[in-house]
Amino acid sequence: MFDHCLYFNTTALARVVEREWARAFKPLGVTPPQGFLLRLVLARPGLSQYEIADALTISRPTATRLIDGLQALGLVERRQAEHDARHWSVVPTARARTMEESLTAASGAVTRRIQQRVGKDNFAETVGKVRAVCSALK
Amino acid sequence: MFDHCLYFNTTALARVVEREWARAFKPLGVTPPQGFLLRLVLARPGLSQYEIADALTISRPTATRLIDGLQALGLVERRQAEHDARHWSVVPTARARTMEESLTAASGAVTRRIQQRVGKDNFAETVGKVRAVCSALK
DNA sequence: CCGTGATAGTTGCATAGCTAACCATTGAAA
DNA sequence: TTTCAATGGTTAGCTATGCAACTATCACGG
Repeated sequence: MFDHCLYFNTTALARVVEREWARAFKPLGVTPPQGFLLRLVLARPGLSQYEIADALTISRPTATRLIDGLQALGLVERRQAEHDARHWSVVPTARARTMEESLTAASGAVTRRIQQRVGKDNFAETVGKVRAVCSALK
Repeated sequence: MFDHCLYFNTTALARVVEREWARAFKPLGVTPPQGFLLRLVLARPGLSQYEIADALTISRPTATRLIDGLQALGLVERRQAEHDARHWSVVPTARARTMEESLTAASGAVTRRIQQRVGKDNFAETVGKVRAVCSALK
């Protein structure tokens, strides 16, 4: 009924894909949003929360809460930034470093699994189109 | 950083598009998920909740709660189904019928607005690809 | 008939996301 | 120097979503 609707199809796809990634990250004890935030912080330690929200295109309150969760899991720490007491830089803990490899491996595995099911070219083209539409609307 | 990730780009797009639709439906007093459920029920009155969940690709609990909300707004009613006391058929109220036209108009307007911003062909191709990937993964 | 498995719906619990409003700090302008 | 706007972060309150577990009903096989 809503075959040509961007909203309908995009949100439906987002739910399906989220479920796949949830399965992939479950053994690591993190949810997909937590996992992606953690991957970001592992790759670029010391980002401020504002920069994290920006990089992940989520709102600042959502970033605050995801970081709360990761902190409770002992995976990230907040550190007072040097020159501006408003900023906190977020850094991965040692425990997070030990997870880094399996996080990357799980991400690669689920991506390959999905690529296989939808076809590699189709996958890449879809991602490209989705990204383009997303930036056009931002 | 996650440029080629289906999860990342799809969920980001879903959030952006949801925001557009939320704006479009706000004057009508419904959220996008409520609005789509209502459009479905207006088009096919009498569907059971299971069929609604299926048509919208949401879980049954989510359907239950969306219908609760629409019922509280006086826009749908639950009726005992005739032959099976487990089923409830969901029908739009008279009040919902009076909204039907503006709901359709708002949907058309937001779609056209987005089409304009991303290009009509691009829009259609993206929706097509997203739908295809979604059904491949279901 | 009576159990037993399947099905429709709901409830409990948890996460993620948003906006609006707030607090604290900074920096610049009056 | 004081005020005031901007900025980073948090809190409050809301919706949507899912899974797991529950209730109620049905249908079929003994």
